[in-house]
Amino acid sequence: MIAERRRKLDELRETGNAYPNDFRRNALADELHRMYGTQENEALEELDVEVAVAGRMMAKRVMGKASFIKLADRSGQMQVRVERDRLPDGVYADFKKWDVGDIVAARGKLFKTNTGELTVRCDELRLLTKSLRPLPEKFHGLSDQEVRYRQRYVDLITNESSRAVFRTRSAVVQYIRSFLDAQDFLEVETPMMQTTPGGAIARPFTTHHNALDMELYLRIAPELNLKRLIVGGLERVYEINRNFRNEGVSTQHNPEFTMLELYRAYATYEDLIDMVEALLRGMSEAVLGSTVVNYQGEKFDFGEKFARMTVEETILKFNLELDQSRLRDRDYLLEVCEKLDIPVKDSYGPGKLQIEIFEKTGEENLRQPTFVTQYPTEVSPLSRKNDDDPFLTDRFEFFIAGREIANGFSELNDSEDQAERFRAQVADREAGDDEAMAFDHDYIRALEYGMPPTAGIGVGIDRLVMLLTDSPSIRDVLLFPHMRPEVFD
RNA sequence: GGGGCGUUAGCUCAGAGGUAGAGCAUUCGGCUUUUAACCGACCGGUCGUAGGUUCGAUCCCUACACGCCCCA
Repeated sequence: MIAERRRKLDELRETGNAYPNDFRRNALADELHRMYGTQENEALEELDVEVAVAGRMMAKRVMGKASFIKLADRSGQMQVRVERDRLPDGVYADFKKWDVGDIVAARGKLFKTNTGELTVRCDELRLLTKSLRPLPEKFHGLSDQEVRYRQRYVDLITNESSRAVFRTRSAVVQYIRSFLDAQDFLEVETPMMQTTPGGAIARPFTTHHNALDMELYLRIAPELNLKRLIVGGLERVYEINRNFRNEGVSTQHNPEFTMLELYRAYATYEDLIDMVEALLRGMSEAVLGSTVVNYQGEKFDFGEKFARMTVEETILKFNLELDQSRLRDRDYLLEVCEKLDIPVKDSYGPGKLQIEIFEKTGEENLRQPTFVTQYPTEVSPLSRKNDDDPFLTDRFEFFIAGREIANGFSELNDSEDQAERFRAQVADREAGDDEAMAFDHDYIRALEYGMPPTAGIGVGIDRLVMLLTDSPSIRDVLLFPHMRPEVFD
């Protein structure tokens, strides 16, 4: 079939420029439907509107000496009526050889068909680009997941729902920018390649700089750099960009993913909880036109106040038999982990054990929007300790549909405490935990200049977009999700 | 890493231990208001790959590859 179309392309090459680029479009389908869609045919003929449209030919219905075709542009589709006797000699005969999938341009007057569809009756018809490969079947479209991900261009040609997902994604990011810009935040870009990966607990990707002959890491988070900017006095900064984590691939995880990280001086984690709530409420209204989000059969109302509970409250809620008074007792927690079939390491203290229990029994049950607060210091090496209870930090994570969407805290700005936390991380690393953080000397030096009291947060953009587009897999919201390399033979 | 499901024409999918099927698309013919246009004819395949069982395997078995889902 491709050979057949190559033959047609060869004919085009022989008769002139097979890839012309001198046609000027002056209208999009959607704007024509909006402006003229409600007019009666008689009024339209009276108005005598000539338009030049172009796009991919998605349907071709030939009826002898006249045809209807559908042209798809970025806004939508426009029907064109092609009549042999309105076109110069030979054009209609050529047109009959064109294929669905070709890029076609038409110029003519608007009218309405008997069934009331706005249509261009064309006086000029041109083939702008020959398509050599056939499109998927017109009714079912492209449904093979693998091809949808690997050949996203075909998916986008065929599936309006896929195009809609990426328009929504763009709207989400745009909304975040306008929301933060309105609050005088500065958008910044910090390095993707770092000599010391930090700011999160994860395995990094390694790369090599030839000229300097040194190892570099793709960042796992921008956190430490952004807080350096707070030290520098920028006070309100954010970055929307990629992080890279060398971990498994799943419906929730892609090796590179997009995070919003923001830092706000003179704020606490509670201020950011309020901010996240306002951000999500405004976002769903702006993007979906409603505060109600339907996700995979569940309903979430962003118009209602989100629930708040502490880590320990969450553990107790989903493990009713546990002894409230022994939740920080390491031996007791070890017993509980054993019962729950949670693998543990000798290095785990009560804080880490709590989090293991929380993740095993609590996380997936957090369906409705919930802020979980008061994370153990042991698992929060960059968070400020709670003033009254040093076992805990002033930290929260935001959950919805059983998934973590955001993680924020009042920042640790005591350089000596931070140095101590780094040392604990280094000890973990030496004990074999290759996700533990390295000691970042420059970051300590920055804190020694004085970082104002600050709160910061990271929001997973991909998961947010999944939620707002009702997508079951992170791959549905990434234009080019990570795949094993394809074998061409 | 473990488990389940899948891989058949360009696309969407049937199918059975004995010559490989449909619709759409392609090709040819017809048709000047179609809407998954319609009518007629033709064309289209290493049944994911490699082994094994069998007189015979695309079908049964094993391994592998790739994908999707679930679990860790």
